[in-house]
Amino acid sequence: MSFIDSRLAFRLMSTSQDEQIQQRKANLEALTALGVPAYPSKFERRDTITTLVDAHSPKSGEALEAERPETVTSGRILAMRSFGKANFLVLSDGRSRLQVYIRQDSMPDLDFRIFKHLDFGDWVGVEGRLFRTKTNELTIWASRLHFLSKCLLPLPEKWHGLTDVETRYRQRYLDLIVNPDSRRVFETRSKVVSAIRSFMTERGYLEVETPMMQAIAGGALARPFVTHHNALDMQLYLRIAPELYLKRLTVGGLERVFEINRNFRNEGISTQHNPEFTMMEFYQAYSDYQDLMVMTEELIATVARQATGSDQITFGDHQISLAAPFARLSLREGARDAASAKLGRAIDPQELRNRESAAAIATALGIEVKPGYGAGKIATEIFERLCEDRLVQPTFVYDFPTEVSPLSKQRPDDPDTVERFELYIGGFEVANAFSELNDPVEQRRRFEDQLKDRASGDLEAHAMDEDYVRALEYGLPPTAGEGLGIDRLVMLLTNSPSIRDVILFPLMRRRAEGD
RNA sequence: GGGCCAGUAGCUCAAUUGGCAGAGCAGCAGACUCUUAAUCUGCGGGUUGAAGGUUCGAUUCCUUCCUGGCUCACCA
Repeated sequence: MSFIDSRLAFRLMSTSQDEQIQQRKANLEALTALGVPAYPSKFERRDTITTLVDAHSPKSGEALEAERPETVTSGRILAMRSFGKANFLVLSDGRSRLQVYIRQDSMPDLDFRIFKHLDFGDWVGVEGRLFRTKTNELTIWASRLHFLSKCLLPLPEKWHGLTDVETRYRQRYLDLIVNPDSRRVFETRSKVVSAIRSFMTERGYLEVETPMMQAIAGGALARPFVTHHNALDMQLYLRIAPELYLKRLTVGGLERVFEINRNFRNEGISTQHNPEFTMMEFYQAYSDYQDLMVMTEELIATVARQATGSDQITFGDHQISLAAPFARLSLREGARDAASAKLGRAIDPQELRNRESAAAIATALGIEVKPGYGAGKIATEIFERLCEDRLVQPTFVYDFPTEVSPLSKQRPDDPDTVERFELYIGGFEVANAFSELNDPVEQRRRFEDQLKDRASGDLEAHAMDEDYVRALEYGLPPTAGEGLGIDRLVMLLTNSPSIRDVILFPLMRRRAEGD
């Protein structure tokens, strides 16, 4: 440790913590003095704690006495209780916990001396047989004890655990050690991803990976992160969406593709937004947005059942049914009904189609109308402001204004409206889908509209992507596509109020020193 | 970025109008042959987020800053 490091350590560490570290180091040195390797390279365990608990929990004490099952297992010490000659450890493999009974006359002298130098948090291996104590607790009667690794820092307390959210996010390993619920959230997240993956592959979708670093950040309306490639001396963006690449693949004849991966958007952070977040995006030829509504209902309900065992969930104060079918609500009708109720007068559908009257309604509702807003954008603003957080039960909001959907196909009977829906659950957006615009001439016109917004200062407006237009010129079959927010779906399925609770290492501000 | 709230021992939390900074768990020493938040006895542990200010005296009041939470704005 350098001079500067030790000064830093001195400043960051209180005496209490430093004392406990010194005591733990002393225990490690005592083990070394006994000839015990401080950090052995391997331990051959026969069973995990979880398999032991699962296999033997149903058995009575008598049954275990008859069977006398032997095991070799390992874990982290989460509790120690000593009674002179009778000692107990609680071992955890991260998922399950199992008690170990330690007594001097049941194991080699060296092993018992190892036990004397163990600390709360150490990793150990145990050999022994399973039995039940007088209080009927499934326990390993240890015949051997092996030291595996040291915990040098004091762990959070066993009863209250770790509740400080900042520490839970910054030092997720501590959260996982002491909060079993946190572990469960991430196990559910893993199940959600595998359930989605099998749902898609079973239906003939090909899983692909497209660039995370893109010269043009397209496929969504958002501000990107900027980076740089040295050898090519090239400015690159972290992708805000994989959309344009996935549709290029559909042009190339991959009729059903999906990708589960990260998107990066350089925007605000909130309980529903992390700068990097995970989306499943998929495209399927010969389909439209109506087909995707049906498929999405099935997907959500199936994934919920596979990941949580039920399609009925509790989210905050709400009971939500994820069973199909979901409600359907036209965006303009929703906006009109909500505005009518709020303003106390019946609004005619045409009023939201006309910029002047729509702007008047928005202003009456206290919603700001910026100069660039057309009637479609205004209607969308009204909807988001008045309706969005009321959509707790799954609801498909459909028929978006063309103005806010530069990549979606127009309805044949209504060029101001596109064939698009967003799925809302729990008051926030979970999915966004549309019939893909495949007319290259119209796509170029939409990009040019976006360029005008860009020129007038809209940093989120879409850039021109000549190669994407060229791909469309080769011909994209009728195709529908969708993006599904994995983090938000996991929030719903784990009853997590913040997106940070379902991301292992959410982005945090850098601390000045140390952690 | 705005508003509100919070930061005290390793962890979870107290501290009266501004008057000696405490408890439980964890740690250390000891007792104890089946406990499970074990119990009992004793002990150690603090730059009260940081810097300044007011005051005889600041965890407490004021200012600025740091970090986090909620919320609004933006967004998915």
